Formats: sequence, C-alpha cells, structure tokens
Amino acid sequence: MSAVDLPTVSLQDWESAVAFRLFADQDVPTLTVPEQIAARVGERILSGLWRPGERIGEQELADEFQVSRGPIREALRILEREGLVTLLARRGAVVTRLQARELHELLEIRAGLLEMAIRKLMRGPHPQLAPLMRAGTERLQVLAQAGDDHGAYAETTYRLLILMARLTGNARLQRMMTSISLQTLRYSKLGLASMARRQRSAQLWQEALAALEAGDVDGLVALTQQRMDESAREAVRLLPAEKDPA
Amino acid sequence: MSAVDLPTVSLQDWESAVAFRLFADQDVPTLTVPEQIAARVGERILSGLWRPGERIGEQELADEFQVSRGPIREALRILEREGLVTLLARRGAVVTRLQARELHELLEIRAGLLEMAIRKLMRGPHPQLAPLMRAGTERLQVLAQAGDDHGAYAETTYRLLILMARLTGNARLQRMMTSISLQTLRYSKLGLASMARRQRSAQLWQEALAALEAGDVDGLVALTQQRMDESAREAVRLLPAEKDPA
DNA sequence: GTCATTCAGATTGTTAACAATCTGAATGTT
DNA sequence: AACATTCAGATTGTTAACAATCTGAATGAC
Repeated sequence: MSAVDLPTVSLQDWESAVAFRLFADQDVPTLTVPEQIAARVGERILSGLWRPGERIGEQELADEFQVSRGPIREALRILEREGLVTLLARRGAVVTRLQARELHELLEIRAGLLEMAIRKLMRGPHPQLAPLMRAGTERLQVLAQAGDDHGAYAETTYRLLILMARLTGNARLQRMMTSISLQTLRYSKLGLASMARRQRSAQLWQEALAALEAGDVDGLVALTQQRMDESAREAVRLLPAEKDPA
Repeated sequence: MSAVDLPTVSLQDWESAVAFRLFADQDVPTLTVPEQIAARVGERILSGLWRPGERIGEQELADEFQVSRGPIREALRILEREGLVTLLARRGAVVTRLQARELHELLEIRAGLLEMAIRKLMRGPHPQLAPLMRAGTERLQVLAQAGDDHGAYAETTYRLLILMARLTGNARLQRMMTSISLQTLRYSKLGLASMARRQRSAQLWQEALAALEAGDVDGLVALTQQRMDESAREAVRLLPAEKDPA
C-alpha cells in the first residue's frame, strides 16, 4: 500500500481516456502520448464536433499532433475500445455511428446494469446512496427547466448512474457503466433536448427517490426501468436517418 | 442488405479474436495479421500454457511470428481489450492476473448479465430456450461425471451462457457475455475441477430447467443466481495465492 | 548488514520510408 | 445509358533503425 507506486498508470483502471474530462472526479494519472491524443480526439467526438460516420485520416491527425502515425494508430485502437471509433480493416477509421438497433441494445444493457447496481445497493447498508440521489434529483429539477444548456441534463444523469455504480464497490461495474455512457451520451442528449422530456424524466427521478426513502426496492427498480425505457424510446425515435452511400 | 458487403470484417462484431476457437459456431471472417496473432496468443493464455503474470516480450513474439514489432503491438492492444493481457506503460505486457476481488467482480457481473438475459427471454415467446437448456443440461450431466477432461464442463457452461445471451437478440449483450467468459474461464475451471462441484452445479442446472418448464421465472432466476454464486465462491477460494515481487 | 546510487544492457516508444491495398474517376464495352 | 475494367493517387499496413525509458546488479556510503 506504500511501496507499490504505479508508474504512468495505463488507463486499465479507467477503461477510458476520455472519461477524465467528463466524469472523473478524482486524481488524474499521467497519460501516455497516445492516451492524450485519444482523450483529445474523444472529446471532439463527444462534443459533436466530429459527426458519426465521419472519416478519420491517420496522416491528418499525425500532422495536427506533430507525431508520426505510430502513436496515432495506438490512439485509434484506444478509441475503438471505448466505442467512439470504428476501425475498418484496410479502410481506416470512422467516428462510430450507432444504428437504431445498436443504440437500443446499449440502452437496454445500461438499464440492466443500473438495476444490477440498485439491487446490490439495496441488499446491504449504503448510507451514501440516499444523499447522492437526493442531491442528484435536486440538481436535475433545476436543469430540467433550463433551456440554455441542453447537454447538461443528460451529462448529469450519466454522472449519477456512474456514481451509483461506483457505490456498489464493484469497480468493473463502474467501468462498464462509464463505457456505455460514453457511447450513448451523444444520442441521449437528443432525447433530452426538449424541456417536456426533461421534466418528465426529472419527475420519475423524484418518484424513484421517494420509493428509495420509503425502502420500496421494487418500486425504485420499476420507476428506474420506466424512466430509462422512455428515454431509450425517445432517443431511438430521434436518431438521425441513415444516409447510405451508393 | 445486398450491396453492403463488409470487407475483411474487423472483429468489431465479435469483440474478440480469441472467441472464434472456443465459442464461434458460425462463419469465420478473414482476420488481419495482428488479429491472427492475437488469436493465437490468446489461445495460449486461455489454455494455461502462458500463466497469469507471465511477461510477454514484443521482440520475442515478433521473432516467433516473423513480423516486426508493429503488428505485435497491435495484437497486444487487441488482447488488452479482451482482458487477457495487461499493458503497463513503458513496462511491457503481462498475461492478465486477476486478484480475488477482480474475479469476484467479474463473476458478479456475469451473473447479472445472465439474469438480464433470462428475464428478457421470459418476457416474450422464445421457443428455442427450452430445447437449448434441455440439451445443455443433458450434456452437463454427462460431463459432470467425466474425470478425464476437467475443462470441458466449464467450457460447456460458458458456451451455454453465451448462447442464451444470443437468444435475446441483443448482440451487445452476447459480446459482453463472451468477453467476460474469456476473462474468467481460466479461473472458473479451477472451481469446477472437482467432480463433487460439477455434480452440484449440474444438479442446479437440472432444477433450473425444471423451473423453466414450469414457467417459474423467479425460481429459474433464483436457482441460476445460486449456482453462479456457489461457483464464484469456489473459484475465488481456489485462486492461487499472490506472490508479490519485492 | 542495510540502504542509496550508478550504470550498462535490455526493452519499450517513436520515426520515416517502403509495400500493399483501396478508392473513385476515367475509359471502354455492350 | 448502364455496366465492367483499368489505373493513378491516396491511404493503410509493415519494416528497421533510432530515441527514451526501465530493470537489476554492482558499487559505494553509512
């Protein structure tokens, strides 16, 4: 606990170079060059600057970051693992574009992981859960009304899910939740862009909080499932139509 | 559905170059060089030829496979994504060694994913599920008695879990189940090495099958959880003690 | 004897050039 | 006009050499 001093922590423990900027709330280990590049490229993808389906040239990135193509390739492999980039053999890299079916699958799993986390948390004493949900719900109530930053609401819900997963003490579960969050965030923002949807979501959070405080596990799970199901339906519905080339 | 003809399918759809040999039961797409190398190295790790914690030198692999270190590095990144190899920045690659805590986390998630799959399957009509479980359970009864190939029982259970996940139609869920299976298989074999443990497991499979045929969803889930819980406990218990260097 | 320091060998990280492959427009055929 | 073919440019895949870093044993100080 003292002598073991990991050098330049490979992101193994985070599974995600990009998660730093968005979700990390603790010490940030030193990143290798490819990881730094992956993090910066990942930011652009998550911010929407680089659109789904957009092509990513190796030389182009190499020129911009002033390195050769070697580190760029490693960075792209990292981003592929995080699901933000899709590598096509001999045809280069593109920003991952989720089909409706794939998005639906991811959101279904996300809901399942959260249920897993909630059930585990409710089995034992977890005094931090109620305060977390209370604080989160309060914040969401405010953000639901705000019209200026439509991304903040979605990001806050995702942060909440990851923190709930972390509370379980299962680091792997937290990483999986983080990974899925990074992959779906861009699309979830679509479904939460309208104030009406945000308010509906916030209302269900509120009801779930009440269920939690009443000790009603099944109610909490049911409300959570319903909220995620509605969100998933809306996100998939709003998915931009695919333009097939050729 | 006709013109779109993916070239040299990058393993995106499998998430795993190694899964082929073990679990794939359909057409095998062409692999790139790094993927082939990753698959062959992965086999050695899964077979136990290369032990957890063992160091993997780039040059050594490059010499053996008659390529330069470039493709080897890509192969190692692939194996890192699959959880079979751990990359330490500037310190090379080692065969992933799970701590008791990490193994427990993975097995907990595996159980959660299976519950997710079962609940989804039981919500709709899935006529293939009962035959699959019947055939699987039958096979397991036989393998439980066999003393010669102690790995076959574990492999068969894992194959069953993956097939059940596939039945849900959620390809992502299937891939996650495959990924976790590859990471834990080496260790699960430990817990199922004794005939007594295998017979206990097979008995619970049998009871779960009965619950399925009776339409008892909660019973099915409960029996499945119990079987996985017992297996996890045994696998973690038998985990080789860690030898900390220094 | 224990601990910190130094240093050579080994290993990983990076680069730039070369090879293999793909893309898409131009050409030619039916 | 629709389709197959050819081919040059662009892009990815691979290589071998060089640079940076790490490991561990030998050395020296306390």
